[in-house]
Amino acid sequence: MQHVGSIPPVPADSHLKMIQKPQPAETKAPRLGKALKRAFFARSVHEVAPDLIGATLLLDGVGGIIVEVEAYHHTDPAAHSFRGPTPRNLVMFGPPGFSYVYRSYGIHWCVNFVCEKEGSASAVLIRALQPTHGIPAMRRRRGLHDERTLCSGPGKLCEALGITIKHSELPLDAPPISLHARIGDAEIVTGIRIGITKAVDFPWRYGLKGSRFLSKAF
DNA sequence: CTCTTGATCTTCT
DNA sequence: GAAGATCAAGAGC
Repeated sequence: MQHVGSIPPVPADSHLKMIQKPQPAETKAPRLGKALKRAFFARSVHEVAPDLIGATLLLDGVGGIIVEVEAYHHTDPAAHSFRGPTPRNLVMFGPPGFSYVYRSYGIHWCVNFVCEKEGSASAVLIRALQPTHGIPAMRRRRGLHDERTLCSGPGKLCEALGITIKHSELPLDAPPISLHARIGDAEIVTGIRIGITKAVDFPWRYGLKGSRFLSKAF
C-alpha cells in the first residue's frame, strides 16, 4: 500500500456497504489514465510493449490492467508475419493502432495491437490482464473462475472480454475499444516468450513485476 | 506441485 | 497431413 487517503464522510444510507467484506485494493477499479491515441503505437514494438504494462484495456467498458505482453516483428521467425502477408495476418502489415485477432489451436481467440508503421508488420500480443472493470460480466463469460485466473492468458482474456474475429482490424482509440495510459511508474520484468517453438531465446515477453495475474511466473 | 492429453480450426507444406 | 503466439482436466508424485 503506497498511499492512504483521508476517510470520506459516510452517507446516511450506506449501512449496507458497511457490512460488505473489504476488497483487496488491487481488485477495486482504479481511476483511468488518459486515453491512448493511435500515435502511441507508431513506435518500435519494443518501446510500445513495456509501455503497455500497467495500461488499462477495456472492451465496452469491461477489462483490466495489462500485466503481460509479448512483442513480435516480421523479422522474427516466431511472428505470424514472418513469411509475408496472408489473409489472416494482413492487418499486421497495415498502419499501427489497430487490433489483430487470430484463432489459436482452433479453439481460442488471441488479440494483438499493431505497432510501428505500415509494412513493418509488428504487433504486441496481449497475454494477461488484472481484472478491474466489469468483473461479473467476465465471470459469466468464463464460467466459475477465481479472479486470479479470469484473464491470466491470451485466450482467457479474449473469452472474458468477449473478443472474437469480429474485433479484428478495429482502431484501438475508438469504441468499443478503449485504452488508458498507466498512471505512475511500473516495475517491468522481461523473459522469453511462452508457447513458441521458433526464436525461443529472444527476451521479448514483458510483465508487471510481482503480479499474481500473469499467465506464468517470470 | 508437474506432466500428459484432448479439443478443434486455420495456415502452410 | 502436420503444426500451431492455448486451455482445462486428469493422472501421478
